[in-house]
Amino acid sequence: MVAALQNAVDAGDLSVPVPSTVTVERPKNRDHGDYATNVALQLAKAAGKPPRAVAELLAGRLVAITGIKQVDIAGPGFLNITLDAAAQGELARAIVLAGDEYGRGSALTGQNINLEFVSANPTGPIHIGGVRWAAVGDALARTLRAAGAQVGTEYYFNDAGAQIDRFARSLLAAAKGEEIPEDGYVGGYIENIAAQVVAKSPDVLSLPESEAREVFRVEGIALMFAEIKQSLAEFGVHFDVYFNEKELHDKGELDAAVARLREQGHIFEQDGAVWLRTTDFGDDKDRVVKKGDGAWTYFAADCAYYLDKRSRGFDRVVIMLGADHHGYIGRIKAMVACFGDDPEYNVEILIGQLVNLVKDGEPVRMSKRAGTVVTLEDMIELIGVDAARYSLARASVDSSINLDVNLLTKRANDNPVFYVQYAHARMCSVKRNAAELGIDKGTADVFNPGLLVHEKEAELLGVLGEFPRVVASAADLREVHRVARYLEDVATAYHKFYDDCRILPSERYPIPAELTRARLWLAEATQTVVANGLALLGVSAPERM
RNA sequence: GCGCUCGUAGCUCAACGGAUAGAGCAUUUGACUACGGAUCAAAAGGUUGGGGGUUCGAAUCCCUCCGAGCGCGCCA
Repeated sequence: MVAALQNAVDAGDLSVPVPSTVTVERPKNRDHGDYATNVALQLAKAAGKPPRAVAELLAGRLVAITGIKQVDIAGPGFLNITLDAAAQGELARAIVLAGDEYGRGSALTGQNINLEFVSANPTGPIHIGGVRWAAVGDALARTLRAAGAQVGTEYYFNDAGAQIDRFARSLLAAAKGEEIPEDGYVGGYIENIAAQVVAKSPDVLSLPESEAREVFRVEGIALMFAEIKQSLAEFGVHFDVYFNEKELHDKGELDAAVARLREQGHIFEQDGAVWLRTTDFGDDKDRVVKKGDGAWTYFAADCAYYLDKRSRGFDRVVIMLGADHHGYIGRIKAMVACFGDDPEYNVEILIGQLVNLVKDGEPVRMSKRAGTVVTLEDMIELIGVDAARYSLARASVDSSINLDVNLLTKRANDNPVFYVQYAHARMCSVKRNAAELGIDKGTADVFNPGLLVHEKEAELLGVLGEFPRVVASAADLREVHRVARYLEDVATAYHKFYDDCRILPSERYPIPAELTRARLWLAEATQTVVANGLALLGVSAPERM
């Protein structure tokens, strides 16, 4: 497309700057060809010609390209391109031969991205908000890698401070059979962990209060973290690094970070505290990094942590946070700018809206401190890993989602994940049946792409061809739900094809052997795309269901 | 009060500024010895919260009002 445009300019037909990329998309309406572009509309003004005149110039050059059957001009000046069948059918061969590699690309090659998500402190099980990030963050990591980026995933936590103290006191109270403190944590897991600590150290309750609390703190954190990691593993989520805030303090990185900020001229002292002048870069107010009593703030650790990531070679730091943390965007961007980095490039903060659980039409209140929390383990038990991951990954994180407990538990079949997985299982089934009949798709050189001329075959091929672009844009926009939505389109196109185009011959439906082979290639190409796409989401592609 | 995010079919959610706003579920009607019907075909369902503006073209960008959620500590 760009080449055709360049030719037109070179030949003097058009005088416009040639854009580096031209948007070509698959039109929603099949009457608009296999591919369409609005380039003529966009260049019309610069060219000083009516859009349709620009379109005519380009159309003439496009039809000359091999594989393009027809070019139409529609509406205000859209170019609708139709490919010939053999050119489209070739795609099936290319996909099958590429296998696992199909869809992978180099859009983000050269970028070294640090992706931080979940980052829940070990004071309780991962609750549903964290589950959303586990599903989306892990899928995003896979998708970024597929687009060529180098990615390090990271879970940040701290195991000191007031939150953890409350946790330890709650455990102690539970072990003693006393009432949980007013501001403590309640829930079955507290009882459970307290009992485990007592079982491990039977004499803990006879220790002085402060010593006992320390035992519960240390042992409790260890048990809680083991539980968290266990559920994440069951969920198929792996982190390259679990980063403890303590490490920053131990290595003196907070001092180093503040010294660096001071060099940059953004540190000042006031009212006995040390501040970072984040208002220089658009934050609402300046931020304290060291309190009047000499203690560091959490924000100071954030600064040090950012610098630590950068020093480990990551040029893009992506942090995924819940909607209740959106207030941090301003100060983090400003902090990055204070370091002299580019807040538009070096840091990126993704905000995920809430996940609401609805049961019997009533919202289920979620809180780590309530006994009725829905945790990662609950989700796995109730609806399974695949359905949970898929239903969380298929929605944009920009929109809050309502998951109906009754629907997910009783009506699991309604979930689109089954629709996609079923398509995959169906293809596997056809392959099994083919094998029983002694039929094979044959080698690549006997595949005849020109036979795939049915409307549903053309549609399916067109959708399959989109996959690499879907992966690239999902990675670039950090929107993995595009992958899920795309897979639903693939499944639909496959089911329609399956319905209209019989693959295997039977007594009632004789099919020429060559056509059977061609369709087996197409089915296998589809299976490859579905399997590769589900893998990006961390969802299984079952051979039977 | 200030700020952030959002408002799309009855419900749950889509739609790089593009053509007639799309899927699934629910509802209605067909395909039923079927390469697994967990599917397909069709119908119905919308003034994209309201109102202005920007342009060839707006659910999308800008302004304003209404409504929802969440933030505005020398807490973590």
